[in-house]
Order: sequence, then C-alpha cells, then structure tokens
Amino acid sequence: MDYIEIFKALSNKSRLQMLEWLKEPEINFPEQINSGFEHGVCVGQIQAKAGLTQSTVSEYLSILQRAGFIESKRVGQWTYYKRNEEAFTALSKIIESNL
Amino acid sequence: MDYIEIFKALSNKSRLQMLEWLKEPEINFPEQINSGFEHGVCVGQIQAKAGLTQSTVSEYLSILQRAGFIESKRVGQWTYYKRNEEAFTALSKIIESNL
DNA sequence: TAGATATATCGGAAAAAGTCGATATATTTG
DNA sequence: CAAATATATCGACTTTTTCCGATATATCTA
Repeated sequence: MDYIEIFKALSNKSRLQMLEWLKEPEINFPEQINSGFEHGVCVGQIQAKAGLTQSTVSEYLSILQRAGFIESKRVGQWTYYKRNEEAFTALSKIIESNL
Repeated sequence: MDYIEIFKALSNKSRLQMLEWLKEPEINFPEQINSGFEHGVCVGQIQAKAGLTQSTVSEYLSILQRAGFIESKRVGQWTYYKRNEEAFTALSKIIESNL
C-alpha cells in the first residue's frame, strides 16, 4: 500500500469532488438514465460536471483508480467508474492506528 | 478544515516518517536525554535522523504544523514538536464518513 | 555585549503535478 | 467497412513542490 500515491490522489480539489459526486450517483448524475448505476458513472458525465477537459478527467480517474478509491468497468464504448468503499475504510483505519 | 492542505502535508515520505518517529520519541530520539519528552522533540534531533538540511526540516515541520498534525513549543533556544493525536482521529473520521 | 547555538525565512534550481489540445484506440451502428 | 462516439494516451506548457545554501532572528552564556 503506497501511502504517498494515496495521499497525492486526494490532494486535488477536482479529484476530491469526483469522489464526493460518486457517493450519490443518482443525485449527482441524473442525466445518466439508461444503464442504471450498478457499474457506476461514465467518464463523459463526470467530465460535464467537472468543467475540465476530457483528457484531464480521464487521467484523474486513473489516478483515483490507481490509489484504489474507485474501480472501473468497461461496458461497450463506455467506461464506468464507481467508488470502492473498502479503500476509504482501510485508509481511515490506517490513519487512526498506523500513521 | 482544508483537506487539500492536509493531504498535501501527508504526500511526502520524509514528512510521513517524521510523524512516525514522533509516535515514540523515547525510542526514536534517545539522544535527547535532558528535558524529557513532554514538549516533544527538538528540530535538530529530527534533522539528524532525517538526513535533510536544517532549512528543509524546519519547513517540513511547519507544513505538518499548519496541517494540524503536530504542535510546537519554544523552550529557550529550542523548538519542540510533538504529535497532536486529535488531528489523526479527526482525519480518520472524516475519511470514514465525509470523504 | 560578543560569540555560539538553534531555528526560521528567503531565493533559487530541479523535479513533479496540473492541465490542455491533438491524436490514437476501442466500440457501436448504419 | 466507414463514420460516429467514448475513452485513453501523448507532448507541451505552466504551476507547484522539493530541497538546497545563504542569511536572518532568537536565545543562551562567557
């Protein structure tokens, strides 16, 4: 577990916001009507909300994924991202007892 | 509470190490014989262990302090730093429920 | 009060991160 | 298969961070 990579991933306002949005996909991404939220939200929806370019959003999602906070699933031409809650719980415990 | 400042403070190997050292001052800084550890450890001791210049260590301690993880007390010509455990507990809870 | 010691602050060079536009790749659909 | 759409990757430029040496400030002590 690479703490530096994890904390760097969280050291950016846009990325923190994306994590927050993904807590309530139905509320924050109501445009995504078809294909429920079981796989998460696709990159384009996140980009539209983030006000960043597509390439930046794609990279930021990769950073969050490498740090373990989200996971992706490719479905057709879309890549869906959703939170991995275990990563947050694990990090919380590490900070409480190991840091 | 500025999350970015907090996570940036933790995004550096040397700073994480300092925090770890300060968990057990008696073990990690046995040279500091006189003037117990009630106020923490002084900058020079930390510098000697960190293998960084005095100015860098001083700045890193400031960064950790601004983020709330350590607190300082000036005693004579020395500045002692010690952990503020509440900051870790608070961050742990934030990650578990707010992030 | 002058010198010694501890720490803080300043200015800068090099490395990393932020962010973009352009382009490449994958997938769907006509 | 060709065009359209979604996402990923690349190259470049700007901003931030890392870390240093030099210098300033504070405190102690002879």
